[in-house]
Amino acid sequence: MFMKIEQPFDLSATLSSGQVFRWKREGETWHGLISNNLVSLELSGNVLKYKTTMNPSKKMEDLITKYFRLDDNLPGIQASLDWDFRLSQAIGALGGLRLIRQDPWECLISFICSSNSNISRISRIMNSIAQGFGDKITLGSLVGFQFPGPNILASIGEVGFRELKLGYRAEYVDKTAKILADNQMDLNELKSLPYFKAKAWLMALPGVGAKVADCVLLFSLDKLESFPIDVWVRRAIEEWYFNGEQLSYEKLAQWAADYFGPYAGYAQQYLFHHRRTGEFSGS
DNA sequence: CCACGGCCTGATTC
DNA sequence: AGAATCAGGCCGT
Repeated sequence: MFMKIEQPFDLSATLSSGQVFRWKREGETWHGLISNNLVSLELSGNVLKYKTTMNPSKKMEDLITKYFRLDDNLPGIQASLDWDFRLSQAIGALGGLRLIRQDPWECLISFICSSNSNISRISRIMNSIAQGFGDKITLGSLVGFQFPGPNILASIGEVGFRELKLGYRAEYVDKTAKILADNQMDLNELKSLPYFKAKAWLMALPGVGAKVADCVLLFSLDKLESFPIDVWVRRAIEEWYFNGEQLSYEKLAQWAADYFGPYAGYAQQYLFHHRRTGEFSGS
């Protein structure tokens, strides 16, 4: 099946930008899960070729649109950020990088596991959880695993998670899963809360501090004003905007919201990628 | 409110 | 080779 893309879109950059951790690349084709359906994607020019377990296949196009936020007017958002020198550079270098609207539960677990870790390890852990406890789905020769929900993760136990090499994060994932399983709450409900209320709710969960909460809010709960500050973004902001001065997380976050405005989250994603890939010139 | 040290693991550096 | 160090933080003191 084919789908025409009317928005700036770099599929590979988007899927390997550290927002999601379970997509796999084979040549120019990517496969992974969207709303528990297995999908393979290949983008050439402005045509997205896709195959999916979803039936009818055509229904997948709405899910793809939502997942990759193709319903955001990215050129307009970029225009609202382009006045800043660093962002202008970053957007020029990688204007097809998009935020992803992913499932909040998997996103939450991913970023609890991200603390003091790295992308390849997070991927390994998330894949081992899915393969060990999620339902298998196939699409031709492709195999995928759905990410197990709170009830299933709540039954694994801290020891089980340590066997999966989560380290000290095992306790956090175990406790968070048990809380969500007990609440029987769909995290999507947090979308209806204002940013600070939703953030406070998330931060009450074990293993969820300001940074993890901001990632979940930005990548899965439509809070585009959220500005997650990891070590890379911190270095970039302190160096580029504060002359090397060190500031607390909340001060930087408040500054970013004031400075970049309602789409600070996109600004963060561009700055993060710009800084990590080193595609920035001095001064 | 802020600063600091400890924490699992695994890859890389010293 | 084996010991430090670091990696997209959080939590308790």
